[in-house]
Amino acid sequence: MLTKRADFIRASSARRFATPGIHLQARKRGADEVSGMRVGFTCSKKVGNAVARNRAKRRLRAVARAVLPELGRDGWDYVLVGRKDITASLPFDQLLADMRRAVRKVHT
RNA sequence: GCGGAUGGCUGGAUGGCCGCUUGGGGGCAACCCCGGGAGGAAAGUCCGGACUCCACAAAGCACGGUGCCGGGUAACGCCCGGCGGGGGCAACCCCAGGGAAAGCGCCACAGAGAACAGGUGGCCCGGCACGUCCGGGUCAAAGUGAAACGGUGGGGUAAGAGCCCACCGCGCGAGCGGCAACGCAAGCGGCACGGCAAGCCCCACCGGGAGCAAUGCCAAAUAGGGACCCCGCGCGGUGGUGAUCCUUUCGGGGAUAUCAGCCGCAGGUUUGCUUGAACCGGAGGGUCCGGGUUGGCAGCUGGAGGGCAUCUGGCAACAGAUGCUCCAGAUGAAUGGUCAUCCAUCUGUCAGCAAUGACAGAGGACAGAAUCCGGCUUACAGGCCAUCCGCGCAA
Repeated sequence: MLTKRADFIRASSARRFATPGIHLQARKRGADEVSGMRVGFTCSKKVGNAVARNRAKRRLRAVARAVLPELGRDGWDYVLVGRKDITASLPFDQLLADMRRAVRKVHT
């Protein structure tokens, strides 16, 4: 789990890919940093009020849990960014498809 | 049945699969088992408290708040009951509701005139320079305005006028009722005293400041910086507290060392000297500022506790007693993700006179705890209950 603001900023300035439901930002960490896969979630106030932000974040968490164990790579940071209305309302299957597409795209 | 008024409740349900967090238990460990896990507003952060730290003799001033009366409460700007005023046929609702003879200020526009006097017009009397005149008395009609010299009728008069009278209004009000706000009111007064205090103000009462990012403990790491003060430091004097010793006529006197205070003198360098000025000495202590880190644990959920039931006191708010129950503790922040069925809701099509039924689709009010309570305010799809009022119908 990512917790430091600096990690988020570094990830956002690295590789990124946008789909209707998800913005994905990712970064391959340097060899001197900690190992393992890390993931973080961002839902700014643009997404909506507290209820809308929490719901978007929880769906992003569910998507990450479903996709990253099969497609994610060791030594990478992934940041999932929620979008207004769409992240909370898109059918779950499409959200999963978006995530898979985004992860593959970001690795190449 | 229709239309209202008031108070309260609810805020989708069930199941499958995959997860999160917390308490307890087990296990060397991976992990496993059992239990708990958002709201009525968790919201706005507007009041009041608990709690923590800082400050503090008291009082006064200043500043801020509150503002009919009584009660409730830990407290409140909250709640309950009452009073007064206003609205409604009514149930009921609304009120920033102390003081305007303490003082200052304001009262726009309109209007002759806005607070105390003045005079647009009318009426009457007098004057002669007979006029669109002057002086005096007087009305409060028209018109303006949120507000205009009490109203109506009669008497009276030069014309008039509370000048006088009746009724109404207004003011004062003995007395009576009420804990009080206030109410009732004999009688008196010919009427004087306009409004605004959410303009200043006066009066009464209340109020230290900051907040859980409070505060305490532990660990790590950077810097080792700046400013001010003390000390470094001795000698002399002064006067004082206590200690020890000696002495005493018991009041006291003397000696010794020590300690805090005050006063004076006292170091070095620079310029030939003096005065003077400037500068310097460094191991330590204190205060403040700056820089860095912003981790872990405690605070942290048991509290004026909540909920349910019964009883007692009270019109009520509420208080008391007994029994049962325990009800979130996250920290990039858990309390969920997804699928299916049902439940209401809406839309479309079809069938039917209609109630309604079938199929398809949409979509589930406001909204997410962050130290904890009591309130207020604001948001809220739909549904349900109770009491009351008006109208209609029936008996």
